Amino acid sequence: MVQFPADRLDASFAALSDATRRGVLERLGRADASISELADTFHMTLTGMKKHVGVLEQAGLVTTQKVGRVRTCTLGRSRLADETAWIEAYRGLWASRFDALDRIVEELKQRETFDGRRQTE
Amino acid sequence: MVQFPADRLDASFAALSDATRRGVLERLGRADASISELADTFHMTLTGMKKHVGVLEQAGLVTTQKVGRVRTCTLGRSRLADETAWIEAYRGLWASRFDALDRIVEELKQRETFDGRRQTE
DNA sequence: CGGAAACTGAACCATGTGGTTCAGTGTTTA
DNA sequence: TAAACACTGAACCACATGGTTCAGTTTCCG
Repeated sequence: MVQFPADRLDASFAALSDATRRGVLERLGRADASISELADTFHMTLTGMKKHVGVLEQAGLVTTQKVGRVRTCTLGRSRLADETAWIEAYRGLWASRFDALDRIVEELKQRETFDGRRQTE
Repeated sequence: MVQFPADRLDASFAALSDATRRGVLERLGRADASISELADTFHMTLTGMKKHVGVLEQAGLVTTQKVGRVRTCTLGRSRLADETAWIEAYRGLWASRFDALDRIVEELKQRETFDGRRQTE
């Protein structure tokens, strides 16, 4: 199995595990925004929002830049490639295991109908 | 944009944000295991591992069943479809934003070479 | 029956999280 | 220049997390 950088996965999955932060990403997908704009949108103090942005920034999901007195947030360079890859790898495992299970169930069902001629269920 | 169930996303991303838990999923992808087996594999107390399994179970990523004195853990029914879908949706956003940026950069570069005939960089 | 194995639950601990307020600092703008 | 604005940092709060130990309970095996 491919090796994934645990710390990065930790950080980005943790970042994604909060609805507000997912909302911020969604918002930044539409356009860049300042901290106060985001704070306003998500009904939160400036300080609170700054923390969220900090988490997203540390996970590489957003980058920020301060010009004058306003700090502008942009979607980061990360394209979540590793995260998708991880999930996909395990979706593969899932699938194969469940397919095997499905096949067994199917076989049992067949046998049952054949042996007992049941119509129930 | 499609609506995703926030609580489920919260739970599963949080579950995935821990390396031990990702390891457990990987392990269960190979074969079912008891709590003590997992605890042993990941060098942790039974009680500690039980907590991790509890988190994974609550996120729908594993299911467990107790027979006699041993509780066996299996990959859950979840195929992480929503989670992948969420990430993919935003990978789409990411891509389009960066593509736009790339196009601008490309255009600037062209213009620069054309105007100044630079070979540097 | 009696001990060991496998789990369970409560309690505890250090640390992190999501939020706040309050008191700044630096930047605009009237 | 003074007020307003945008952010920053420290401190605090309640609660969650990742781990432990300890004291059970249930189940298996000899």
